[in-house]
Amino acid sequence: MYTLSEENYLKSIYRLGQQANFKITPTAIAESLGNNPASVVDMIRKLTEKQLIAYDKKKGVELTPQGLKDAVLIVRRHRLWEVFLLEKLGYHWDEIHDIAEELEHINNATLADRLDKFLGFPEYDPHGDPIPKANGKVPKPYSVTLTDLKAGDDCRVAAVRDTSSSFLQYLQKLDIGIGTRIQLVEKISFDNSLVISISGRASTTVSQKFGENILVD
Amino acid sequence: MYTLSEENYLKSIYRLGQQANFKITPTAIAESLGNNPASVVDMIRKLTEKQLIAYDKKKGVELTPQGLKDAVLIVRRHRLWEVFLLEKLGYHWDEIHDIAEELEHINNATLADRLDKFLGFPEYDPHGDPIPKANGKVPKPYSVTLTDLKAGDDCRVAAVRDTSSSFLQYLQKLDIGIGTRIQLVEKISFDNSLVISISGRASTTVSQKFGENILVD
DNA sequence: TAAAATAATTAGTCTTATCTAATTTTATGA
DNA sequence: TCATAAAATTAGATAAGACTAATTATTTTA
Repeated sequence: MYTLSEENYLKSIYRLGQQANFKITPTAIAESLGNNPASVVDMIRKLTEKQLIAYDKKKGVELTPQGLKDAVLIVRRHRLWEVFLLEKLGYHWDEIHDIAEELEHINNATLADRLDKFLGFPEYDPHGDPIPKANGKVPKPYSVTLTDLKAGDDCRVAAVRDTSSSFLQYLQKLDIGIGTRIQLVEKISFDNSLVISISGRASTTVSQKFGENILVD
Repeated sequence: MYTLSEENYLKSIYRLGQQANFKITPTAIAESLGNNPASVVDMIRKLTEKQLIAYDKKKGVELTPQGLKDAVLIVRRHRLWEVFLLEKLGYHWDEIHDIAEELEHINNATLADRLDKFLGFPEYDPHGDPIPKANGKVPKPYSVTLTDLKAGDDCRVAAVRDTSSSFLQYLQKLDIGIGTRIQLVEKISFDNSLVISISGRASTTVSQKFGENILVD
């Protein structure tokens, strides 16, 4: 249906569009894909011709209804495969993204739906991101972070914002995963550091930046 | 590691090499991949430079030890995914090949081995072809066909030779799958047709060509 | 064995997706 | 508002992998 490149652009544009009030410029797309703005301009032309996106210098790039539909399906496949890799094949959090990045492009009429069923129709992927449903509906993403809590509050880790290897490995070191219980012991007002207790164990201190990247229930 | 195209050539050369006493010519490769001999000549040059194949006008194309190793790994991935698609996702026999054709190219260091373990280290794929082991060893392929049996003999379907959609769909219609018990009731000497009883049911007659494509235990 | 058929190869073209370098447009800030 | 910086765009190049058409080798077969 689409080339690998086209799919990657669609997905990238979709992802950038998730950030509220963010103007999707050629440069932004180039950065997110790690390539040259000149290449992006070419692809913007191509995807515009195919009516998958609309580009307005003022408003930036936007997905058309068709482009959105297709992008959501790619994201659906990506996230379902992530669940599979983690739950069924025993991969770690920080290993699954790159593999899913390849698996997501396999487009068989019923593959995603069968995989979905096989996995028990999960609502969120291992990074806590919502998995779009077969009909294109996207479950509500988590929005409360550790930094939004008050001292004494208890929560459960639902997802992470940052999905870089370094962050995920840090989480692993702290023994934090999806579902881990965390209590906010204290907020240090000086630099907004957070003193937390992970799974009821002795307190640890983490940075504000860390807290902003942990989404909780 | 390799491009999609390179992998497809390696696999195709490996497959052609499975047929005993078969000279692997540019034309044969072109036919098996459905493309132009001129393109094949280009790729032969490229793969020869990379020392994955050796080409001699007299002997045709041969895989080098390295080329063989890589080809076997691709075949391993292909067949493991076929098992997954059939057993875990509930696809039919005749649907899995094309999807596995895409999945086989995903090359993560431990993916095939994890999948292998997840599937319980199967020895044969749903078409009955042996699944190469992680160390590159290939289990012995089945070799006895329905036509090799004598009237009265009982057997179990182990694999099929032909994997075309039309044949697989015919099998489906006859309710024959891997493991199905078949009894050879009679051999018609006139045209070598076979009268068989499938899973103990009333007899059916099938052609010699059909029988030659059913491998049995 | 010579002619005809088939196969292999070369030469040149095309498409996709990328790049660099140069230019034009837009935004920013003194 | 005008100079400078940043962003967007154009032009032209490149690489991979495919193609067609033309040519050269090799087989067949009469």
